[in-house]
Amino acid sequence: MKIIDVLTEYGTRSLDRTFSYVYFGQKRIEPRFRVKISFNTQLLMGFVLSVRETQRSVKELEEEYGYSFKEIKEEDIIDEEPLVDDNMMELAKEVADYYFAPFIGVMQAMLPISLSPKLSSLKGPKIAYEQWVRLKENDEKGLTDKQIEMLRLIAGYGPILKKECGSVSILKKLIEAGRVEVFRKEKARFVIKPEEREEPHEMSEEQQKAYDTILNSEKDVILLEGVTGSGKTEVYLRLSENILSKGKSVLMLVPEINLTPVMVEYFSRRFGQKVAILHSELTPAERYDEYRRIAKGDASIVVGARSAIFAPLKNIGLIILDEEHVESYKQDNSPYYHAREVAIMRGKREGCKVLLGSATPTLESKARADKGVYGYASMPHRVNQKSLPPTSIIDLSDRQNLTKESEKLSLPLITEIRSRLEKKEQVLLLINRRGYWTGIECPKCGHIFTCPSCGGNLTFHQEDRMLKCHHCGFVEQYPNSCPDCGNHQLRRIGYGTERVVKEIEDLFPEARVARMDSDIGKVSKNVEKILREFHDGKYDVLVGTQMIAKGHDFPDVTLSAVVLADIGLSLPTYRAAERTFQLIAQAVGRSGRSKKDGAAMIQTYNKGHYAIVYGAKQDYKSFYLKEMQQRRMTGYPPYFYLILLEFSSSKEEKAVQASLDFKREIESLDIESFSTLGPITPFFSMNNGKHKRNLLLKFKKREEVEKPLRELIEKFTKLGGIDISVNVDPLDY
DNA sequence: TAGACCCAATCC
DNA sequence: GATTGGGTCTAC
Repeated sequence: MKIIDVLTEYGTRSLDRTFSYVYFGQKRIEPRFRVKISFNTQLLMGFVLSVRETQRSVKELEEEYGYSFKEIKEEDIIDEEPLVDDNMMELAKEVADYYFAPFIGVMQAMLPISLSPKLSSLKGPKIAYEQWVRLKENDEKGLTDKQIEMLRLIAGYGPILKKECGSVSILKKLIEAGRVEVFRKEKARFVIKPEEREEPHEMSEEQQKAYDTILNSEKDVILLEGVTGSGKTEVYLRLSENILSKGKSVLMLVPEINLTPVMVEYFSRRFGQKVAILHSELTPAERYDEYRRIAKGDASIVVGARSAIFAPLKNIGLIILDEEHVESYKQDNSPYYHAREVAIMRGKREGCKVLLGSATPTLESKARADKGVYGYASMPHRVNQKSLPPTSIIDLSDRQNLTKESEKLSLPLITEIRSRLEKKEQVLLLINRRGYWTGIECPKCGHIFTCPSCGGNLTFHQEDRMLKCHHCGFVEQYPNSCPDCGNHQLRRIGYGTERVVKEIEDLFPEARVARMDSDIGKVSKNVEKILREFHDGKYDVLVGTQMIAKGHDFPDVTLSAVVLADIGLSLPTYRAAERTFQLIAQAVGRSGRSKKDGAAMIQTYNKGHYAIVYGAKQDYKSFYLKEMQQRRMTGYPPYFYLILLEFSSSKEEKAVQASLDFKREIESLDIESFSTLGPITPFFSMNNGKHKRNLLLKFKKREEVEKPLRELIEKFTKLGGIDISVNVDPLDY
């Protein structure tokens, strides 16, 4: 008899421990298998952590342990092979520890849904098989002409699909005659279109130098700082080549694949079928197939978004994170992992280097490179030797810059757009907000249209005349009048992409305008289509959110502008300045990439803000120094670590009380350089019936916080009626 | 006195 | 995370 210790599929703190079952069967059962378990009164998926052989009877065991054992039957065993290998198991453990997350939750985040340890995985796609026919004996003696025809077909083309053979009865005869046989083969649902193979480009001196520095570095993690257009991709490709030639594999992470199809294209052109792709746009079946292909060792390069850091790739020689500063690398629900940190953990386990690439590195990474914790390579020049375009800052608070023509677009910007359009060049306008008006209120009674489910502001979308909540997805019809007082004259505040498009259409009726934001991006084909059409010159102006600022190369764009740079600055997060700087830097980097000279413009009400001043100058170094100073003064990363605790309860008093008690208790421990901020009532203070309070922990020494924090979380969770969610290294606040 | 509602305990 | 069972409240 065996004792089976399992975790349940529930990723909650109180259940982050094993439960034991007994097993009498013969069928193989091992750690890391999924098994169906009866848990309390329900049927759940369990994940086996250990299997213990015992000579004793159930009765003896129950007496010793003081609880009864339920049985796992042979038919409850789901897997025939462990879901993950030892390495991945330990990585999951490390991630769970670092992020204070339940282990099973990490496991579920690592695996595609059909392999995830939860009951619903059984409804996910299975391995798809196809019937193939192959030659057994190439002997035409005694066969009819029809049969010979088929035999020759099979002999000539090697194994072919059964359904392509033709007549089923003839095939049957051939099988009976022992000439051919049928076999099953896993069907791949996802096929990367065979791109034209492309040979490596000559590297510039600068690229070569960066390449050598990275390969020869003794550090485990290396930061590659390269301005937009400096040719980081070619360096990635060359490094990958080098790693592959040593018989190792490469894990390449990109922010979001649908925004960076270019990177995928480059890799599949250079490396063909060795490339596997993992991203959110794949169907569950496709994702599963790619996952299996990687696990079987059929791919030696994986290109993928955040969760691809858990790809079952073996023998990794290099992990690359392109655009390491992009915030989508951080998962925004539990477990709140950051792919960069996981990459570093995994790199250490695999004994391989981790390369972080960016034009505007996060302060965290840059600071570590400065201190010599990370290696460092830089590419400060564009490949085409063109300098970055001249950039002007336009002060929106100066009324002289605004005319009756437009309230959103300044006179200098309009003039510049006009001149670009006359020259048949393209214009890129960035506004980091979707929708038409970003707020509606009643001037008579002061009613503000807010989201009933989360309290956020509702944005008006002209396209479908709906009010939408950008936080939780709530949608309602635009009412035309105030629900409180019936007033019809509603005041519209703020504006987004849709409104800017309208403005351009009014000012330049002859211009062809396209819009690109995540409303349009909901249909992923649209993204690719619009970007391609813009690239091919089917539009003159592209208005969009940050989505359009990443990674694309539009050779005919000679003017790029940030319509309102202040949006990011007003966000309540310590990263506001950094985000604004990045946005501006990206915008400027989009302009004048080919032969024609480009220009960039930044419209703002804060013309003196350092993020805007340095952003316009593309002066990363100065921005970095200034922002580091700010962070040190205000006590934020990279000088301090942050952990955000969210207390939620159906009872508001409980959430308040727990957060206050927690603050008092953890502060009473007198940990060195430790402070708490809060409890704060978050902006979205209620979500599906739960009241929330946040507590931010700031500290310098992780080692000293870890243990007491863990104990306190456990203690408070046991109290009941309260749920604590832990976000380590949050990007907001 | 049945039914509604709430809360804490339990899960092997 | 979901269910349960016991306690208290409530309406007739």
